[in-house]
Amino acid sequence: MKVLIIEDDPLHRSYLNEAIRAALPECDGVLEAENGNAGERLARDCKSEHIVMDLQMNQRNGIEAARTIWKERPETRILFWSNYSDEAYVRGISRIVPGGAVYGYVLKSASDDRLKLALRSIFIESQCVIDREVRGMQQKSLGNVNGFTEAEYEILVDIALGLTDRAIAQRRNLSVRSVQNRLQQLYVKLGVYQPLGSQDDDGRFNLRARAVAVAFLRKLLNHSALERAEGDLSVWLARQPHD
Amino acid sequence: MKVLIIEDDPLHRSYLNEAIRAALPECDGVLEAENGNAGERLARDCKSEHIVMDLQMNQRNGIEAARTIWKERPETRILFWSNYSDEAYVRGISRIVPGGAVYGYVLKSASDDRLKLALRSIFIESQCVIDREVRGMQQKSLGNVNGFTEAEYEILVDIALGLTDRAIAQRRNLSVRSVQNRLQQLYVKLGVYQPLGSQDDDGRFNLRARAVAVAFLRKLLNHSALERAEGDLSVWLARQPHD
DNA sequence: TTGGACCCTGCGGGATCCCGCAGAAAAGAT
DNA sequence: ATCTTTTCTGCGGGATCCCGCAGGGTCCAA
Repeated sequence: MKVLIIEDDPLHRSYLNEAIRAALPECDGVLEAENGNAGERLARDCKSEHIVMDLQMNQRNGIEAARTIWKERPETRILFWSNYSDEAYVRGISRIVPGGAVYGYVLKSASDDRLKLALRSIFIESQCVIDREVRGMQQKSLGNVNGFTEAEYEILVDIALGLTDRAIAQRRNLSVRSVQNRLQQLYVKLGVYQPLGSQDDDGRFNLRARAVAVAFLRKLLNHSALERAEGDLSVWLARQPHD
Repeated sequence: MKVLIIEDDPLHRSYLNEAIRAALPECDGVLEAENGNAGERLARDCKSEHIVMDLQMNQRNGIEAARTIWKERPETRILFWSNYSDEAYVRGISRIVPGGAVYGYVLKSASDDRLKLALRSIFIESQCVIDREVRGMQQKSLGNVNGFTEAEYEILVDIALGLTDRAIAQRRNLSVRSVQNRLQQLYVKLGVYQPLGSQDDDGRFNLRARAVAVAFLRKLLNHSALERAEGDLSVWLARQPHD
């Protein structure tokens, strides 16, 4: 059994390496990659099916890497080991995990033992391990209470990219009015909407821009999510006939 | 001489601790704090004038901490030790460094020796040390070529927060039209402006939202900058009479 | 079949944004 | 002091956004 580490921080990399050797005596080889690109390549060449990776790397972030790796070999087991539990990450992952795949998500702030336990659970016992903090996120995020629909999230990303109502309508096959409906819905859920009577700070905020701001502040969006979305957008734009 | 470490990652903290003891034999005490708040408190209580800190921490980010520390004791020497050289960070720091203060900025990806050298330069020789990559950023950022004026950056932040033209005008003591002028200028510099003739993809983008998007993608803005700005904004809002 | 809950859609209007035009004020340059 | 450059400001209009209102679909339960 071989394990692949994808992590750009040398200190964390060597720490992981040690943890893996200690937790998995049956492991007979640890490979290391320091960014998403190298990681994808190594995973392909070495047919590694046990991966531990960071999200948030310079060259190519973890979610991108995971997506292509899982696309090529869906039964790969991946443990995400990250500093943060941004909703953007959690949502990004749940978007790309193949049906029935085994994966895990543990925070770097977790204890030594938790990490080792997670390694064994995922790679040996074939059991998913999600940090409770992340788990909480996930439930709040996907549950209806204060959670965002796929449609709402989608339109949030679209305005964050700077698309107009019309462009969004084209892209999502909707009428302009429907797009605006969804926007209103989004504004309400983000707590940005002023029900018309509040003299308090009426007219101070541009709802569209404000929605993006609070989404970022709440970590519903982050840099890597935006980058990913920008990539998708440019693909769509290229396929689009002018007008 | 005592040195204070402010860094939320335990691995990096202990690595720093070792590096400091090795590089500075004249150092007779190393304190550690794991977030900005604790760091500020320790700096105040122990009158520590030699600090190494990370930017990007959970509780309270490095720039905030540095600002209050420098406000209380401007001659404090701070070495920023960070993963990234986002323009947002560089600009944020150059905004708050007191005149003539000694400070440094080295990336975590730098070699052992570079870090130790920087420690000696700053704490012993009273000499600023800025990583060359960061230096590059700084020049591009402050030089006129493709660099952003204080005014332009300010208005970028304002629209990123979701303020309307009118609110920005109030806040910055300008007419609405002037605000719009600055916005146009910003759009041009961000490469977002369409000179009216381009049938190419006219009307696809909402300039205001698009500007924010590309600013994020270029790391001209990041989460911590937005958080900081949001804080300032709420202070201003509280002082504002309704209407 | 009827009724209700939900989403999509068109219409219309007020508010906001984007920006060309042109004069006034401020800051430098010669 | 005069000229130049830059910035600020008002005016005006077209495009966009925000959203209430109302009609038309789909789906599910009664």
